[in-house]
Amino acid sequence: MAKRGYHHGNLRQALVETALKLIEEKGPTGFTLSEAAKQTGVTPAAVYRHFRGREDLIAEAARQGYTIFADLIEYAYDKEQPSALASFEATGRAYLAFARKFPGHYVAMFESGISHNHSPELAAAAARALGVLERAAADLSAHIPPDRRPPASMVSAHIWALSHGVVELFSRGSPGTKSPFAPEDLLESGIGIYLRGLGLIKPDE
Amino acid sequence: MAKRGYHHGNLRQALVETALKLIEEKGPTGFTLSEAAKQTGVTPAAVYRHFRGREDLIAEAARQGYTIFADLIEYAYDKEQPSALASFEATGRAYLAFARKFPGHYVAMFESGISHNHSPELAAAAARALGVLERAAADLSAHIPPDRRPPASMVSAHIWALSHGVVELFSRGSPGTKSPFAPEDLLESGIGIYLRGLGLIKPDE
DNA sequence: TGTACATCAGTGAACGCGCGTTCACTGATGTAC
DNA sequence: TGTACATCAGTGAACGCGCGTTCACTGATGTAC
Repeated sequence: MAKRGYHHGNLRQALVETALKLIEEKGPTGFTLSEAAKQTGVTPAAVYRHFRGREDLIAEAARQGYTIFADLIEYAYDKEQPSALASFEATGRAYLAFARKFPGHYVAMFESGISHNHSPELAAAAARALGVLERAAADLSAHIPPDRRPPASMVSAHIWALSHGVVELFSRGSPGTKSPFAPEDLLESGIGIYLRGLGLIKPDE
Repeated sequence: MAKRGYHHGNLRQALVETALKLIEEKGPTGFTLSEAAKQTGVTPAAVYRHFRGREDLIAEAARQGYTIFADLIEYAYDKEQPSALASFEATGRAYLAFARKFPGHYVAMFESGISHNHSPELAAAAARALGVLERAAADLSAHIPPDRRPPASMVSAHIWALSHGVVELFSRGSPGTKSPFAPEDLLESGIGIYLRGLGLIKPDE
């Protein structure tokens, strides 16, 4: 119990965490400033000591999400170095692991409608995360003969889109979409086929 | 001007169309029953003559979306028969074309949080659309040697996820995500690489 | 063709609600002497 | 160590707003005779 400082101790972070919990439970729409304040045990007005308003609170949640996300995929990437292929695959797995483990952050980042340009801090955190993805793709592309090598940013866009699609359609219980496959298997097999298509995995497994 | 019938003529459909316009402009959150009614030139209470409430109106918009969607991809699929490969690729292109041409429907279907089980009609329309995707994938799978053939439903899930991811991340102006590639090119190149990975396109283009 | 009646799409007023935000304030905490 | 003061995190009441939904109604349309 870090109840030092002024009255609450660390209301700012407590609010972010309540917001994440609410976003996770009810989606970005279901989240309200008032309820976040109430569940943190504080008056709605207290929020304004720490955030400019509702949007600002969501943006901070998203920023923290991008930071965790970047750390995770960077770690996954580094751990498998110097193999470009293993690093790339680990990055994909880390993407899904993040979405599963930090659903509130994920929604705040991608479904809350918040713009990356809400604040310089958010933009920077997002840019760092995307930078890791692009680096992994660039490493990988270097192993493809230049004449049949797609741009690295295209490869990273493909994988990002595939990952995001798997999360949105099959990972969250979203609309009513069921698949007989676990999201992890779906993503892994999809990336496998894709890498084979790039000529980075031999045709015979 | 089909102003026959009672007072308005066809208020039910007019409300659906206003709702779609609002959803397209402001997202599923920005849409309100009251504003849809007002913009249709009618009292909010009038909506309840035709829909059980707000959710029911969105569900009808989604249902119409799935119907259009199914028609479009079915047509694209049929047109390229009997080539399984061409049919499959046309289906992917039709997916993106639908998302671009009917953004309101797309959002109502995939981002409104509406469940496919809201009504039997919605469930049926959605099932038909997904059926076309699965059929295209099954046709295609038949051309792969059985011992290295992934399940058709997995192939269709991959393509659906990739398509959805491209739409969400790169097609709508969403968070701040920019890509140097047009969504169409991104999807087409992604599917191309994927099909090559399945051994359905020769390695040398 | 004309009249009396039934139907029912849309009205208008009202409701209770929770929202985001503001404001002057209070009182616990930290600090200077 | 003790006291006087400054700071500022959080309070509590209030605001205006638009929401979704309800209700008894009205009056245009369709229909039976």
